[in-house]
Amino acid sequence: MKWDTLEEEPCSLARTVAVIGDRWSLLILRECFLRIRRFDEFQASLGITRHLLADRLKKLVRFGVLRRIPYQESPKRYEYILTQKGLDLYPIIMSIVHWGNIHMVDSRGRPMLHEHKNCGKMFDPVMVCSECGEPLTAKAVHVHPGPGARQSSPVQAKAQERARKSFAST
Amino acid sequence: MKWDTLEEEPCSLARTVAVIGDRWSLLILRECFLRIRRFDEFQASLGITRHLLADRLKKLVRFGVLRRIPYQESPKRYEYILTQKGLDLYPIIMSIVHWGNIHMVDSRGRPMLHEHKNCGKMFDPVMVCSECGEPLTAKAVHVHPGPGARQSSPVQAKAQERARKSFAST
DNA sequence: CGATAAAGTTCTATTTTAGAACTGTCAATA
DNA sequence: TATTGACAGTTCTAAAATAGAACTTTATCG
Repeated sequence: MKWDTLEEEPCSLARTVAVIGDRWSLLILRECFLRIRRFDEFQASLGITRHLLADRLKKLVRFGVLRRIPYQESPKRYEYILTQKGLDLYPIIMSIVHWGNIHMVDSRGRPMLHEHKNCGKMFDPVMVCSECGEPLTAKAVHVHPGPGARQSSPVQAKAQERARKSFAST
Repeated sequence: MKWDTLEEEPCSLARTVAVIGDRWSLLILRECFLRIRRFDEFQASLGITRHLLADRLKKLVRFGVLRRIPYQESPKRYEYILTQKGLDLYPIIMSIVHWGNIHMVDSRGRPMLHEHKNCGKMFDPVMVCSECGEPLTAKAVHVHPGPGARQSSPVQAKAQERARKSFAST
């Protein structure tokens, strides 16, 4: 695959993977949500090489997820702040953290707890349907091609056919 | 960083990134949720090299996200099915798709639409607080160290200090 | 003046990935 | 019987990405 054109794929997941789908970007964004903002802070707290950090920050700025803002003149220094587009990544981060909390914790328990300021309680994130408010599961969702779709590939059609015939299922 | 020990980091996000944080794994999982199950189907629909596909499938099986199940004898052939642990990745996939729907669509519109079978309507996923049911935003959440935490790094303490003093904020 | 800080850039060695061909087993076809 | 094809990988080499460390630039501090 051509990673440089992934963002043009007719798939919202692939397009998002173009932005956050490498090993470092999500960790960088985690730091952003923990109020890390400066080059050397990212470098020290993540242990990423300076070369890659410079590269990934540039990419995130290019995609409009971070903004590079001067915080002092002479010498000019910059920090990296989440844009609204970046803040909107929060549900992705939270759902990833939540899956890790459920499936990847060791005997010591969760590394972090989250408090909801609105209600004052420790919480877990729950994904619900915007229309009826019920929690979402994979099996309760049916996928339709949208206006930006291309026709489904022969491979997927074949798999769908097999799935229709078979009673065995996940 | 040592990617082979990422799953031991005291951070649920890092541990999850160890499972799904490379360029291919999320795309492979997308196909799983679209009922793709067999080696050649993955290969044909993704254009991934066979070498990497074999490698990633092995990794996902090792982490318990997929199960490798024989679907015929002589010659023995296998297919890859999502486990419950894998099905639990659905909120991650959906939140990624949703972000792409909002921020990465072109003029043609969304490539896919999702129907909730329970209520019969096209929906968007919404992430809410498990305790009060209100939608979650980054600013309304406060983070606490949990039982599995290590003491916060000096870099993060410094950034938090700066954040406390500063009025400028995202 | 020398030391330190921030935000990168440059360099080489190592690792990962891409792209294509190859392997082994069996079933179906000519 | 010989041939073809499907499936699920493995092996190979060239190209690209990454790690780890040193270096650069501008400016302040003691």
